[in-house]
Formats: sequence, structure tokens, C-alpha cells
Amino acid sequence: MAETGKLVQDETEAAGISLGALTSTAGLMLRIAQLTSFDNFFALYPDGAIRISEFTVLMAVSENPGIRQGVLADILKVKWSNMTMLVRTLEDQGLIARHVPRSDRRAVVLTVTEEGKRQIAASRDMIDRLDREALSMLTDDEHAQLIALTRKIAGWPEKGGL
Amino acid sequence: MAETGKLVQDETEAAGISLGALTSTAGLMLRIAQLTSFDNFFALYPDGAIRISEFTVLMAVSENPGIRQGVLADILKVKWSNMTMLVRTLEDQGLIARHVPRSDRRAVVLTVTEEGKRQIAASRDMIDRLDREALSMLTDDEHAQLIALTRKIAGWPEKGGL
DNA sequence: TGGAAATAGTTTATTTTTAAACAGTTCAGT
DNA sequence: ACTGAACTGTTTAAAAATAAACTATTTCCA
Repeated sequence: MAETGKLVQDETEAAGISLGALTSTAGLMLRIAQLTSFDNFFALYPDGAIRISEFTVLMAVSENPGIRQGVLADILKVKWSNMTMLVRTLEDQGLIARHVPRSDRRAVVLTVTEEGKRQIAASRDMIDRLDREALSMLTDDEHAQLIALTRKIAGWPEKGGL
Repeated sequence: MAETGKLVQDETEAAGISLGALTSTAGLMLRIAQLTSFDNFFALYPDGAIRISEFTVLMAVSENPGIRQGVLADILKVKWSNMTMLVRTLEDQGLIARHVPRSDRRAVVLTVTEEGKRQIAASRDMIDRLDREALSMLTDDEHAQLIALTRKIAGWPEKGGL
């Protein structure tokens, strides 16, 4: 066997280890926090449910009907080539529709189908719950702080469009 | 051409876009913040300098001489197979030494060489500076908050070993 | 108007990452 | 002591992400 496993909050067996100054390196800490969050999340995530990347795109399109897929890719920080594949999968599943506008025939704009709306309604609460659960080591205040900070890093204002 | 580019704080051209409830999804926000931080960091990072993953391992070993590489991998959240490669590269560069202890001949314990110490001394300040610069949209208070939160997520106590 | 340059998205090739199989060592129970 | 299970690390094969080349439009401006 390889890789020990131990999901959700490992006590890292070997006590007495200190990362020293590294724990003040925000980039590293952000990375480790993100990986921890994802590990915890996926340990809870039910098999067969919609992929979280697909759900995210679905939600984003639902909030911004007619958005171009390149713009969406930039916002979500995914590469255009990955967005092409992601969006095609969602189209194959009948969850979103792609439309080439007459005004610019290079572009592809997206909308959520009725089926897509049903999918959102069906999975939204569960995903929110697991997302919070994955960071259950934080108090509600801390959780709110984290969201405020990460929004600021992403360059998104508190309220309204970006 | 593909990929627009625009490093450091993009205003995302298309105004009026809102991610709605997604901005309260901590997992997603953590991911986007981390990618933003890294993009900014690498935009500043000088070519030819030690790779940041290697520097991190070097620092961690320096703080914990004789640490087993598997333990280190778990703490830094890198896969064992990647740690094998990372550590070999560092050894090839003469920055760390690998040693198999008599007490457990399966294990490999690590120490930093003199050359490794010089490398740390040479790059440490620059890396700290760029790391802070990559998150220059945060005030010092916010930056400190972020580190406290991410440490808590990682499961590391404020002070001392983990 | 008539290209050259820029934009939007896709496809392909390359690199990187992850997972799985593997080999050697130690441990636990008999 | 012996055997099966667990541990530590490495190698390999598979999957995923990234970068680069490409097609089709649109824009700019001489």
C-alpha cells in the first residue's frame, strides 16, 4: 500500500515537528489550507453526485445567463482549454446550452437548461453543507472572516458585480 | 493566441458579473485565492532561482533535522511519490543529505548540507518579500488574520510543534 | 477595401500530478 | 522462530492540467 490516508484532521503522528517561519508564508499556508479543505470535502462527498467543478460552472452560469465561456474561465481561474471540456460535458448532460451570438460568431454564450436548474436545486443545499463541514474547525466568525479575506484576494468587492 | 494573461489583480474586463452564493463557498474561494496568490507570486519570481517547492522542503528540513521524508510529505500535503522526486533533486544539487537509520532501514531521514544552509540564507528574505507582495491587497492585519486562519485549518497550534 | 493584428474558442502535444503496483523491512501474534 | 499484516519508500502506469499550435472570426487603420 502507498499513502496512509487518514482523512479529516490528521494529528500527524510525529509530534514535536515545527514548521517555524514557514507558517508565516501565506502562499504555502493558503495552499495547505486549500488542500486540507478539499480533502475533507471529498471525504464527505457522495459518489455519483455531480462533479464540484461542474456544479460551480452551473451555478455561475445560472447567476449570469448569457456569459461567454472565456470570461467565466478567467473568473473561476480555469484554463480556457479546460473550460471547453467542462462545458461540453455539461452540454452532453443537458444541463447547459451553448449559443453562438449573431453579433460575434467567435463567441459562445451559456445558459442553464431546465434540467440544469433542477440539478442545482437538487444538490445546492448538500454542497453548501459539506463545504461548511469541511471547515468545521473554524467558528462561524472565523469562517466569515475567511470568506471576506479570500474575496478581497480574488479582487471581488463585498457586494454587487465584479 | 490563447489565454489573455494579465497578471496581478485583473479587473476582469466584463463588469456586472456576480458569482452570487458561490462567493460564500469557502472551498471555491480558498482555491481562487490560492491561485491568485501563486499567479502574483510567480509573476514576481526571478528566473533561475531555487524552485519554491524545493525551498519549502529545504526550510522544513532545516527546522526539523532528521525528519523522515514521508512525515514531511504528509505535513506539506505532497504525495510520497512527488516527495521522492523532490528530495532526489535536492540531493543531486547537494542541498540536502539522505540517510537510512540503523534503527529502521525502511526509513530515509533528511538533513540540510552546508551548501543547503547557504542557499536558504541567500534566498530566504527575497522569498518572504515576494510572498507578502503577492498579497499586497491585504493590510498587515488582514495578512496576519489569514495566517492565523490557515494555520487553524491546517490543524497547527499557534506555537510549538504540531 | 484589404490585410495585419487581435480575439474567442478548440485541438493537439507536453508536462505534471495522481494513483497503483512493487520491493524491502518491521511488527504482531502465535 | 514463522507467517501474515502493516509500514516506508520507490517505480510504473494512468489521468489530469498546462502550454502551444491552430481555425475562425472580428477589429483596426492605412
